[in-house]
Amino acid sequence: MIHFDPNSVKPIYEQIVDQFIKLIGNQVLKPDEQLPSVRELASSVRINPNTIQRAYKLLESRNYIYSVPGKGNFVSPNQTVLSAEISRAEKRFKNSILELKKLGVGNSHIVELTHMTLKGVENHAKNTILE
Amino acid sequence: MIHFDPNSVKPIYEQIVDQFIKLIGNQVLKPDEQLPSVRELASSVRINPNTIQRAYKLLESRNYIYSVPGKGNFVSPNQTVLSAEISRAEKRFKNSILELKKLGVGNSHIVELTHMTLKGVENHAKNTILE
DNA sequence: CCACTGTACTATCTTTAATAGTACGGTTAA
DNA sequence: TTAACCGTACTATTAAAGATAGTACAGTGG
Repeated sequence: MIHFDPNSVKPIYEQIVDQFIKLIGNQVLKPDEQLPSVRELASSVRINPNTIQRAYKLLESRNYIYSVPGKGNFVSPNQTVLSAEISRAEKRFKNSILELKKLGVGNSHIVELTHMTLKGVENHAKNTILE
Repeated sequence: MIHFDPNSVKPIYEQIVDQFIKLIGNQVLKPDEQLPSVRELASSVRINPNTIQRAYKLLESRNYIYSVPGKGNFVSPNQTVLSAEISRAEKRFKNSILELKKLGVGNSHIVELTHMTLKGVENHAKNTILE
């Protein structure tokens, strides 16, 4: 189920995180389903439990899973996962707008740029500096 | 003119980069003006020339300055600096839109979010500037 | 109580980042 | 051409951060 490449440039715990994110995203792991325990998964892939724990901790901090001490780790409700991702993405989006404004890019250009990007238009070779 | 704190968490070359960005942004250093040479600045702040070179290299990669081997480092033309910054910001902006789309956020919501954010900026400005 | 669960803390090892030292190549003017 | 500037490339050393492991402690439920 879970595997990793010890020779990868990517740290093991990240490889594990990536796989769980996919499994959760594809609903292979369903909301409130229990994940393998830290030790169980650790021994099945022959790695230190702490590395698994680190992966789980990261997944929890991103709201993919929630943990109940003494019981186990569980997949978060669907809405939780999505809304957490979206709110992070929205925050980045807002920040990028503020950045543009700070650089003197006019509102109309920002709106235009938004529409172009949504349409998938790549060529926007217009004057970006003047409003 | 240039200074740094060796005990800062921020690496020295970054501290130097930050200062030059400000000086260039404020037009204290004007387009095509020559920067102190790597060795000159290094000895004046008592640091290794290579650290200064690294700062200059970074400034060059971001188009704040351009270098002419054998001659020196010079402030880039104004438009170059601005447009480079803007194009980087635009790229981040576009990526953040694509991220939102990937998460299933609808176009109309993205447009709305854009307007809200732009509005928020204006409101803030109006509150701080007496009108 | 026992066998599970997660968690916190520290230690070690590896990798990366930051800085320094040295040597090389271009430019300019005498 | 030579001397005194300039940037640049390369390698070595040191400092900091990151990844993993080992061990011990705490909650849960039969």
